[in-house]
Amino acid sequence: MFTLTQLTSFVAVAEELHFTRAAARLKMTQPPLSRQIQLLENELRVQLLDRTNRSVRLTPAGRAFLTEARRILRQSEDAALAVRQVSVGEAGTIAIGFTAASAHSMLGALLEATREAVPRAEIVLREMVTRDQLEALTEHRLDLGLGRPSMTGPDLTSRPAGREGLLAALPLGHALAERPGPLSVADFDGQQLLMYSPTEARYFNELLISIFNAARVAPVFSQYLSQVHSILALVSSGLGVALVPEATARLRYADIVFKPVELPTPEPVELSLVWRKNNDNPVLGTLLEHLSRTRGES
Amino acid sequence: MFTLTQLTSFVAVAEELHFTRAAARLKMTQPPLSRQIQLLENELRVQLLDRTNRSVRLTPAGRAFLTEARRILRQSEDAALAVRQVSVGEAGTIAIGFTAASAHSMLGALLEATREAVPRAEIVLREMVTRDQLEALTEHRLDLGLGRPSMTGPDLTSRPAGREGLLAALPLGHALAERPGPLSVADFDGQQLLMYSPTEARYFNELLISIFNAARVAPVFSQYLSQVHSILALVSSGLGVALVPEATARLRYADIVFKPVELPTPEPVELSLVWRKNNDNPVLGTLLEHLSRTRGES
DNA sequence: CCCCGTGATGCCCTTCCCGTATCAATCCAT
DNA sequence: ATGGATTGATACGGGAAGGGCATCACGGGG
Repeated sequence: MFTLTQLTSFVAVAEELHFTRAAARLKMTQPPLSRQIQLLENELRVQLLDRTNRSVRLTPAGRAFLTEARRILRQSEDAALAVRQVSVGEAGTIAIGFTAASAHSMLGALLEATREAVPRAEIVLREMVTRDQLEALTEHRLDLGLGRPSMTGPDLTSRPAGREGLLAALPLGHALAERPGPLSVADFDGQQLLMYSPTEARYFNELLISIFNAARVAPVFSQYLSQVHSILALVSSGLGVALVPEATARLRYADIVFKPVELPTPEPVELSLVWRKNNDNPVLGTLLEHLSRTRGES
Repeated sequence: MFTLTQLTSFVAVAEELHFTRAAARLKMTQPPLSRQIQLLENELRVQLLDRTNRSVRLTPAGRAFLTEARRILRQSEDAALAVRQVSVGEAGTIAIGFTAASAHSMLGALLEATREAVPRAEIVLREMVTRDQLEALTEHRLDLGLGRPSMTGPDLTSRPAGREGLLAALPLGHALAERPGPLSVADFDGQQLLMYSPTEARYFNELLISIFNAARVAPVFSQYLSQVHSILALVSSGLGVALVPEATARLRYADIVFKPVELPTPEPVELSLVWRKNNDNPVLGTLLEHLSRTRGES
């Protein structure tokens, strides 16, 4: 295979049509330049230049190869520049995981921030529950996770990404739905409550349990579910009441009434960003820096 | 700038994710391969591979660069193949000059033959009078000319490309136009004849003069013109009669009647192909070979 | 705890490549 | 016509680059 040096040599000679001048342009002397061209021609087994002692002219093959040579050289330079951009986080790819619930609250803002911080980055989104996000993070399949706070492994770092409130989701016609004014935790005593799975949706499970324990209130946990969607579907069918993150109320389910609930903590649901301590994706670095900067301002 | 060797080294390592195996694939030992990667990384000032003693992994920058590296290598191979095709005349560009008149007779067949002989060649067509074609040929601006036979310089070769007849072009209502049957050369005696320029259209000028001299006939040369188009335009305006190549009769001018003329030589108008003896365009070589082969068959 | 696997490093030698000097061919001018 | 100038090719010497061998450093597994 020919070398890039041979290509630059050839392009210089083809443009100058003069070995000595081309050599000067390449900051070398004429003899090695002649040899570079010879090597290239031998390598290709094609004569690229017709040269006599008085004139240098491109052959048709040389003319064709000149175009190719220029393209290869340009692409090489572009590749060098592009890879440097990627390495400093000005371009590249970032894989972001998110939970279904977070999609309704924080994800939009996060994507906007990403596009602001790294306009030329390609964003790959993957929906997965928080637990899977952590696994994907350690296995380098994800650069950033947006999910519920949880045990972060030793290699992972996290930071809060925002909080939101809980709303009661009540079937149309339910006694609590008819009553005016906000609900209290005590109102859930004895109610059929659609509960989050202690494994798949551990964060919400523990959150609700702690709320009810603190208020010494005991709903009936009729079903354990992992997805907010499923819970709302059952509420809509009248199978019970539920507590869901505020943002999901935007979903406008049929036959569901959302009502505020008075809680000891007004916005008890947390979202957090998780990433590897040992971050090897510069795009992530740029994004995190941007986030802390803009957060600092507001 | 990095070298192509470094790119192939990097691609091999990136695909194997294992230096020793990659080295084996490249038919070299592991140490120099390690150094090639180091050189590439230093050159780019970017870390492409995360390597510990137990694992090799691409960094995001490395992933981005892998794509670029593969493309550059593929293009280099393609360029080598393409230039070889051009050099043996299987592809490339051929510049063909033609006279306006020849466009109506032989040019179509010539183009068809070119496409048959070298399907992948790009054909550049330039209309110019024969004299300009010869100049363009010696200056390498043209590979092949299709025009009237003429003095070919010492560097040029030519061969006949076909012959055709002459037709009388007569204004509608002209005495000769009304008369039934073919004309004879003698009929032109004393006629206002639109004549070809002795410089710009020397071939036709000399052809007609020799025909009239041989028949001892003397028309009146009212105008000297270089283009058949111009002559026909004047005939159409009733300014005289003319003798034009058969093929141009296809042009269907308004108010012109074409009639055959009895000549000593039935098809006195010759066309010829001209090219440089010292032909440096392989496409032309392939085309000429194809022409003599098919001509040989027919 | 030792051994195996793997990438990095040190060292040597070959090869490649540049620069200087020179040659060969051609054009131009006297 | 002949000599000088121009220009690409060639010869040769020295230094740098690059590959192979031996070895080191480090981490994982039996």
